Amino acid sequence: MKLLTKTEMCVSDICTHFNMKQPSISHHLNILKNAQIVRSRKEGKEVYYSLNKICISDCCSDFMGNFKEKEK
Amino acid sequence: MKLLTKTEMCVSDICTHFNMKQPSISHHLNILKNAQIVRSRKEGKEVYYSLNKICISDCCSDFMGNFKEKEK
DNA sequence: ATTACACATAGAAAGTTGTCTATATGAAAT
DNA sequence: ATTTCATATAGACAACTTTCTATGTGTAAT
Repeated sequence: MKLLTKTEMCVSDICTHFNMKQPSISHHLNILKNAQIVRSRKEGKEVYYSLNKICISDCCSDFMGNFKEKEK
Repeated sequence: MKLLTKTEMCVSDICTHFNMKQPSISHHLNILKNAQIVRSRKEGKEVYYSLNKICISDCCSDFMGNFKEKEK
């Protein structure tokens, strides 16, 4: 997730970064995509993944809301 | 975590709530304590656990910071 | 001192997740 | 049409997590 904060990346670039095999990375990306944390865009042979920042931000705000001190 | 937002609770109360055995609950609480997500307070035979709300809130803010859109 | 209670710790078993290899699919280049 | 390349899918295996039972430890009540 953090890797994608700066720019979108294609699968093989992400593989290189983590030094992991391509199917492992695809698997993780698929999970993140199902959770709507990332989006994907196909361009020729490559698939570019990018962060859905709004989703993360909203989700995190909601979560944090549970732990706010109550105002009196 | 959410259960403890309203009030501190002792181990056996938490067990009842989740319908899980006491050692399982103790195990989870120990993990949360190591992560400084909860604190504990001993009172007679009971141990009361409470949320460390500041920790959660700070941690979540930090996390969210990674995903803010850059201002130009 | 003994017993009862609340919780912690240890260790085993089952369930889940993460990684890999092998293979399939689909696009681009020849 | 064939080949090559980037990615996806399937399935196996190992690592990690979650839960349990059994047992240990410390406090309170008798």
